[in-house]
Amino acid sequence: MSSSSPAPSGVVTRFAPSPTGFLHIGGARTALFNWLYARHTGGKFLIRVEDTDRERSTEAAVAAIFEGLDWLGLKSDEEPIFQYSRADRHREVVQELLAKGRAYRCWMTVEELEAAREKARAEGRAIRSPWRDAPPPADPSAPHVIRFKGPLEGETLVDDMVKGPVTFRNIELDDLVLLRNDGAPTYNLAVVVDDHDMGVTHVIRGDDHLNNAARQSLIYQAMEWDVPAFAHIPLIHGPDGAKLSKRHGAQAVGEFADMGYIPEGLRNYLARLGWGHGDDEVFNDEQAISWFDVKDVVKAPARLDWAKLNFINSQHLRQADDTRLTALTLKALKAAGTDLPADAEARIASTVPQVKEGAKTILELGEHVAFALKVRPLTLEEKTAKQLSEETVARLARLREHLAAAPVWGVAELEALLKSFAESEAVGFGKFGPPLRGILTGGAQAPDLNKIMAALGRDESLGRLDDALASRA
RNA sequence: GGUCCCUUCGUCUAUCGGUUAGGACGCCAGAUUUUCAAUCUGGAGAGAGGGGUUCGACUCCCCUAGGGACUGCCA
Repeated sequence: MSSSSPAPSGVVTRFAPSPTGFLHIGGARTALFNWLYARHTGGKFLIRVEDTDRERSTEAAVAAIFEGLDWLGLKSDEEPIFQYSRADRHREVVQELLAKGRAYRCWMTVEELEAAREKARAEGRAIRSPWRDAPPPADPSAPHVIRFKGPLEGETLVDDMVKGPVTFRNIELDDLVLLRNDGAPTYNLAVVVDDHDMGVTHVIRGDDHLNNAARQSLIYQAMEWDVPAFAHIPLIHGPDGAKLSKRHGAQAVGEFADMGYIPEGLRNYLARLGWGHGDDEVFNDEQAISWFDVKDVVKAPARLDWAKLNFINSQHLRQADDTRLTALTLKALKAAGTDLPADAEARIASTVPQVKEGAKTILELGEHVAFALKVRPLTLEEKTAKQLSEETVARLARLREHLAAAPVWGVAELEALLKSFAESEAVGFGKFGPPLRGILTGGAQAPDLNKIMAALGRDESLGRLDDALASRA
């Protein structure tokens, strides 16, 4: 037995997206919570694709969802299950329910249903089919659905791990359709059967399903199955408190990736959205796993806050491996169609360590690295040109000799060199810093002079300086 | 309409009957200064409203208001 991993708890969680679009950021957080809880308890995290709606489910959406989950690092512990493939099993359970007298056939037409629904709504009660207790019609083979036969009395308790105990009066719960008139199982039936068959012990999902939990509990009970623990987590809203939509900037996990957020940064931010552990803000997966518990999830919906996401992401960015950041930055620059020199990768690699602390996203890292990607001779800004007085040119020429003679070309050494040079010249940095900066960067945003030179390397730094000096000779 | 859920600084949260209501992001000011950041220091900033219960309520109960979900042969 390993002492570092928790003992198997028997906990099984699952993420069950319906493949009708991309992986939504809210869905991603739901998946993350399921994953964290499974890891925390030493249990299993599963994925089930809810593709029972053949009209709306697409291959592309399935691919997009898995791509998003992979990027976020949330892998299923077992081969993902596709709900549609289990339709026979679902129908089998409906037959059992029928045999137990806990389901019935309903021959209501769409029009009749419409009318009944309107009437029920006006009267403020749940809809009920007249076929619940009526004998079958003359032609029982006519198109019909099979409904669950819910109790008319009593209450159903959903003891939610997040919301607390919630009771529903059974009379308010309508008899949901189990099998459509074409024999296809519906969502509410399929989830129950699949969760049961997959051994799911904890259903952690969006709180838009809280009402369904009561109806689903009834099906579990009718089948004499153990009802899983439910945890209904609030949805994520946009910065304005409204349901997250396109106008808020992004919804899909892929969009966050394109904007330069890194997986561990988004995971950290998402975990903090609707869940907290004391004063801890920036943490890694190991910490999140050891601290996370569904019962600590906040009840109220949270708003997406770009500023905080940026901060969290920046904290993870500075801890990330330089080689990885280099690759990501190069990829982002290419994707943006930026003109790059042949040795771009090497230039980025030497610059990333000098600028990573100031960047919030990979995209920003790309901007911060831009000065190093410029190809000699750089075009000097007018401002810089004006600063190159005879005196300054002479001073920079003297600095050039110091730089050329520097025994070690490193950030700390260069900082000391610049400092002692200023002292030996008896002037402040202001006398040569700004023009030198302009010469080395061509006006692009850049870090401290010593870091600029460390990033560029001795040859490139002296080369850029020589270019400028020569132009003033 | 009905059922259900939610409500602490601008935002994310801590508090689990007794705190000057804490932290983080953001914001403001100062420090630093060779640009922009980053960094450091300081500051402003909250219990939706009204009733109870209690010696004492952000915390428990009720009402109101506001927000949200569901009310599909979608998931």
